[in-house]
Amino acid sequence: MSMEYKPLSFEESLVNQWDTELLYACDDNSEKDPYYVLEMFPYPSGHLHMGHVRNYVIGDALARFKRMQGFNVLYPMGFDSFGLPAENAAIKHGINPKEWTQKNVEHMIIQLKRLGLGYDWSRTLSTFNDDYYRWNQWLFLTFYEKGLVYRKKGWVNWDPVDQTVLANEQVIDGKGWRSGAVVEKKEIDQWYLKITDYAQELLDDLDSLTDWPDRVKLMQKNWIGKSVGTEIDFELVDDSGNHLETVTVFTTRPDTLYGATYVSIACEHPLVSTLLKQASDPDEIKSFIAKTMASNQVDRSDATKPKTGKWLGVYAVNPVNQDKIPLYIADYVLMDYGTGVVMAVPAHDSRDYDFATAHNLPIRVVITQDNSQDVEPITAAFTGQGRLIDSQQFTGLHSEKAKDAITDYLISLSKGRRKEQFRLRDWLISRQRYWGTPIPMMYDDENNPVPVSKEQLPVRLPEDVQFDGKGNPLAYSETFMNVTENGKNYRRETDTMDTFFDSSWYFLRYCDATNTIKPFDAEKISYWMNVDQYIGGIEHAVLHLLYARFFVKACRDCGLLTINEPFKRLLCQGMVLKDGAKMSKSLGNTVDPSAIINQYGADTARIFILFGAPVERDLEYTETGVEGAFRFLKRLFSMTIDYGSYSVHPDKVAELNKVCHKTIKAVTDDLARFSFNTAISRIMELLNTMYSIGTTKEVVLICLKLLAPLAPFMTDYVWQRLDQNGSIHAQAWPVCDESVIQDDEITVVCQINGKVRDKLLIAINSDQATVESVAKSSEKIQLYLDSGTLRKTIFVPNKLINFVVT
RNA sequence: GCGCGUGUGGUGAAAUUGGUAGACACGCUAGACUUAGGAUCUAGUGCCGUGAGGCAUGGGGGUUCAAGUCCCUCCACGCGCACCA
Repeated sequence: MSMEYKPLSFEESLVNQWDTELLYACDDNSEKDPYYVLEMFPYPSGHLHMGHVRNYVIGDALARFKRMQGFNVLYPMGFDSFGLPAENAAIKHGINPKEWTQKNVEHMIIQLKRLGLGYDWSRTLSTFNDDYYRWNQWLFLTFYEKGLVYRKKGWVNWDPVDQTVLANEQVIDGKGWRSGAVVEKKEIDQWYLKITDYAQELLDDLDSLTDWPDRVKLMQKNWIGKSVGTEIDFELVDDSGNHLETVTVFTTRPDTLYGATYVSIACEHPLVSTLLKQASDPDEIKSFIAKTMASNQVDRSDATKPKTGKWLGVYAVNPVNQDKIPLYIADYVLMDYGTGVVMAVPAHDSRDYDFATAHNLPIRVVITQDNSQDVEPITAAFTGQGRLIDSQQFTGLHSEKAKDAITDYLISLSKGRRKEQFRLRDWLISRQRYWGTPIPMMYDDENNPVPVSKEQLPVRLPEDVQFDGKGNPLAYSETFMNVTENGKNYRRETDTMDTFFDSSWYFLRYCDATNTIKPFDAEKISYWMNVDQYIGGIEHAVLHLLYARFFVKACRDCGLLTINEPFKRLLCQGMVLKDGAKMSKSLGNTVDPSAIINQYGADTARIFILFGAPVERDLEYTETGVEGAFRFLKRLFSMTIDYGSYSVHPDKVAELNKVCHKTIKAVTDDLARFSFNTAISRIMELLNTMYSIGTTKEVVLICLKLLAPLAPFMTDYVWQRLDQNGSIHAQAWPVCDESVIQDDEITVVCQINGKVRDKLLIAINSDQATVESVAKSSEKIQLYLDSGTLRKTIFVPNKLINFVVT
C-alpha cells in the first residue's frame, strides 16, 4: 500500500469528522479525574499569528495527551472580543463593531479548527455578547455591595491616542500598553476596584504557586511592592514658629531621622495650595508647579534628570529634636506613593543627596559603617545600614535596632506609627470608550451614583450611535443615557469597563458556560477548578494574571466559590522570532501560519513549532525547519501506512520491542514535563530504528499513538486506514512494559583520574570486583595502572569505575 | 541604578539526580538512484593533529576521584522595575 504523504488531501475532512463526532466535548459529571487545560484567550483580530499558534499547539498537545491518559479534560476556547480595534475600525471605516468582531470570531474559529485544536466548542464564549458581559455587570454590582468598588476623583493616566484612561499596570515605561503613546496626567472621577484590600494576600499566596515560573512570581512581588516602615508627623511652622499644619511622611529608615535636614512635598499634594498663601513668592512656586505638571510622565520619572524644587517659605519641626528644617516642594516626590511627603536625609539617601547638593542644603551624617566618630565630608550618600551617631539617646545603636527604638519613641510621643506600605494601587477600571461592558451605574438629579438593580441587567450597548471619533458615543445615545427606574429619572454612567475585567473570570465561565441565572455555579467550579495548566505569554505577568488572582479571591469573599487561586500551573511560552526579532507588522517579518498550513499541512506547522525549541524559550522561524518537520512526517507516514514493506526479521523483534518500549517511557516522561522537542526526537529515533531493522504492526500503532497529541491529523488518518476502530484520539495512551526494556549488558565507563580511557560492556548490576577485574584486563587500562600507584578506586554501579593513579 | 534570567559545534538544540558532552534535527561534504532534483537513500561531519593523542560547554579561579551541572569573580546579551522614600 505505497502512498505519498499528502496532508492537504485529508486534514480538512478530519476536522469535519472530529466536529461531527464531538470528539472533544467533555462532561461535567464523569468518573474520570478532571483536568483543565487553558490558554489565554485571544483578541479576535481575525487572523491567527504564529504566537497564537505556538501557544495553542502546546495546550492542545497537552490536552490530547491527558485525554489519552484517561482524564476528563476541559479544554475550551473563547474570545476577548471587546476593545479598541473594533471601535477604531468603526471610526475609520464606518464598520459596525459588533458585526466586525463577530465576523472575525467566526473566521478565527475556522483557523483554530484547521490547526487541529481539539476544543470543546460547546463552551465557547465571546466577551462582547451580552450573555457574557451581563455577568461582568452582575459581578461589578456584587463587588459594589461588598465595598470593593468605589468612585474617586484623582490623577489618572490618560492615553492621548486611545482617548481613555489606563490603570497603573497598563502604563509601561510611561507609555500606554496598547498604543505606546506617552501618557498624560488628568484629574477626573473614575471607578476603581479595591485590589489593594488584597495586596497582602496576593503577596502571601505567591508562595503557594509552586508550579509558576519564579520570574512571574517575582514580577508580581515587585509590583505589589510591600515595604515596612514608619509614618512620622512633622508640624509645620512659619518663621516665627507659629503652628500652621501637620504633614505626615513615610520612611523605611526611621533610624536616619536625626539626619533629616529638610522635608519635601509633592506638587500634587492637597496641602500645597494652602501653603502657597504663606509663601513669599507664590507666583514663582506656581510656575514651578505648572512646569513640573506639564512635563510628561517619561521625563518626570527619569531618575537621572537633575532634581528641582522650591522652598515653600515654611519649616517642618523634627519631632525628636525640634529642629526647624525647611519644607521644599520637589519634582522627585511622588504623590501616589506613601503620603506624598518625605523626610529628606541627604547623607543616607542618594536622591536627597542629589537634591541637597544642588540646593546647598546641609548634609548630616548619622550612620557610620565603622565605629569611627570622624565624619569626613561625604561625596555620596551612604544608604547601607550601620551604627548611629549624633542621634541623642539612640547613638551607638545599630540601624535595625534603632528603627524599632526610634519608632517606639515616636509612638510614645504620638508623633508616629508603624506602617506597611504597598506600591500596588487600586485598579482603575473606567474607560471612556464605547466597545466595552457598560458600567451598571446611574446618576440621579444630584449626581449621586446609584447602582442599576441586578434584575435590570444586562445594560446593553446601544445601537443608535455614531462613531466619529469625537468623545464617547455612549454620551450621545438618547436611548442609552436616559433611564427610569422605580419612577425616577437617571442618567447612565457612560464609562465602560477595562477589558481586563472581562478576562479576569472567563476561565470560571467555561466551567458553566450556559448558565442563565448566575455567572457560574459553585459546584461546577469546585469540580473543574483550579485550572491545572494555564499557558500564555509572559507579557501578562502583572496585568491579567494579577487581576485574575484578585477576582478569584474577591469572588470567594462574595461567597461565589471556595478556591483561593485560579491557576495551579503556569507556563509562559517563548516568542516566535524571525531574523532574530519578534514578528511585527512594522518590521515586516511576519509569517502567516495559514501559508504553512496551505503548503505543508497543519501537522507540519505543529511539529515545527514543538520541535524547534523548548517551550519556554524563543523560537526562531526558519523555512528549513518547517521542511525538516515535513520530511519527518513524510518518513513516518511512509513507514506506518506501508509497514508491510518493512517487516522485521524474527531475530530483531526483541530489539525492536525494546526500542519501542523505551520510547514509550521516554515520550511519556517528556510530555509530562512539556519537553516536546525531546519527545519528538525520541520518536525520530524509533523511526530510524524501524527503517534500519524493520517493524511490526504493533510497534507502528504504538508509534502513531505516541505522536497523536503532536500530529493529530496524520496519526488519525493512518490509524483509520489501518482499519483500527474509532479515532486514535480516543485511544488509551500506551504503557511501557518494564520487562521488555531490561538490558542484560550495559556500557560501563572506565576512567583514569577522571578521564574516560575505555568503555566496558558488562553484565548489568555487576559488583565492583567484577567490573574492576574486567577493567584491569583491558590493555589500555593496564598501561595506565602500570605507570603509577593506584591510590583510590571509585565505583558507580552501572555507570563507571574511576582509578586514581599517581 | 536595583532585581532576575541566559550563554554548549556552522545552526536549532540534548544531557531529568555532579558520573560517556554534543542525542535528535538543520546545514554542509561525498556517493547511489534518476531525463532531472530544491525528491529519496547511504556514509561522514565539535576543534587542532597525518597519527598516537590533545583541546573543548562565554572568560578566569575554586570545591571534587569526577563539573555544562555546585561556589566565587568578571564579561556579553536579554527581561522586569525604575526618583517607591
